Amino acid sequence: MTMVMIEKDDINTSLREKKKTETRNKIFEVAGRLFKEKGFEDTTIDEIVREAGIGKGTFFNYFPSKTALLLYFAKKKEDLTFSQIKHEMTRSIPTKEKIKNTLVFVAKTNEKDKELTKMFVFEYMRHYGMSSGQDERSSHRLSNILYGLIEEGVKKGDVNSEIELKKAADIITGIYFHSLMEWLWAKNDYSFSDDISGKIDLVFDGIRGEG
Amino acid sequence: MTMVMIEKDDINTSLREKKKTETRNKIFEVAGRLFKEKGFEDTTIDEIVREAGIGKGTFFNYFPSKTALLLYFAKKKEDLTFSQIKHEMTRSIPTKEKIKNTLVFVAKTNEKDKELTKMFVFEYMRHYGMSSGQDERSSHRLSNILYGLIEEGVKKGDVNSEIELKKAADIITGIYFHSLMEWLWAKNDYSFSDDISGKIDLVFDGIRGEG
DNA sequence: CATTAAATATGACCACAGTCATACATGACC
DNA sequence: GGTCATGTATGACTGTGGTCATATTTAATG
Repeated sequence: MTMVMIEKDDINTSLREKKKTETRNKIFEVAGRLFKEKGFEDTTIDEIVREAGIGKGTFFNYFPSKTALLLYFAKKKEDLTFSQIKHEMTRSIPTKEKIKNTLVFVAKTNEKDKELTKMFVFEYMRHYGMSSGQDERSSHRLSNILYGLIEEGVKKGDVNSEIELKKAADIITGIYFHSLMEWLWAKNDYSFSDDISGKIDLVFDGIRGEG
Repeated sequence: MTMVMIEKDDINTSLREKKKTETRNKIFEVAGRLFKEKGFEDTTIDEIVREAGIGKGTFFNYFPSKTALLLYFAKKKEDLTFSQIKHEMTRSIPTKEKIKNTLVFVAKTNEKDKELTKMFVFEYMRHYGMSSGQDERSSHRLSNILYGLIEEGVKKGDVNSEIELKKAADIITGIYFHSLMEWLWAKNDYSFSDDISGKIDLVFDGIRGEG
């Protein structure tokens, strides 16, 4: 996946709009390249604006902060991932498998570029809590999808109808993100998707013993 | 709970050691007060050293970064919490209740000072991933405690002996931290300890339906 | 084309975390 | 007490993210 995504190649726009789009794309292009080359922390805004041929103040006309720029990249990637998930949802398989497939798919997306994911997750965490609450958190997006799957599972009968749907979706979401972070910063390497897969089994069957 | 904790009131120390302890305590005293008064972000190091009557460089002889200072406060509080938990562990009650009690206790500790917890968790997250890996993550501490409880539960027979202990402990830890973050930054207020309690029930019984 | 208002661009500037060469204080040894 | 090695203190300095008053560009109006 490339981090650079050119957008809005509008035809019917004023000179102003055209220049704005051009500048915006130039920032994406340069920042995307530099982030990939040297990482987020080691890329300075001064560098970005120098290579993009714009003034420093201009950068902040387009993005409120350096972090916001990275989060924009992250959101684009996330949008792509979630849109791909939608397809999977229509297949007729047991709920557990559906949930597993969904999470394994997202996990594999992350596994494809561990460093990039680390960068995104790290900056996402930094940003977390500062946000004015208006931008949807990706944990909520995942939780909502899971909610839908579990709800469907209750109707089909392969999910216990006694449970609170929101709690269940929340639990799985929590397991997912915690596992992701453990995997990202683990000393030894292992398969994140396998790990998450095993955990879904566990949470479906429960921990309780027979005794 | 006060954020200031004076320590090492050694008797048999050299003048050097005495001065060091004095300076260290002065930093704790001033920083603790300022963090409480105006929050972590809005307290500058210049302010701390000015009020503490030391040079700026001196601060960095004692703490490698501003964040390290806050994490030190956090660790102290965490140590206290975990040491209190140890007592609970010896009581003879079902494993599920033991786990529930443990998490509810930690949750209640957090509930007592939401703003302080938010500050700690937020800076902890910022720091996460940067850490050279040598400082034990509090998620690992919790996970280890849960591991012990689950292991004991298997022996007693009230935990399914088929499960992987580490996975189970990990799952509960993940649920805990995700729930904590959701609670900390939720728009509406609710009981975090009740929330976590209900989730433990769910994860013990499993999500699966009868069908 | 001239005038004007609004959008956009800009870089000097600021605040703040963190560094480092230098100065100073302490205590060990004579 | 005098000398010296080593531990500690210091603040001028640096790097970087972000701001803001001002300049420039665009386009609407007559």
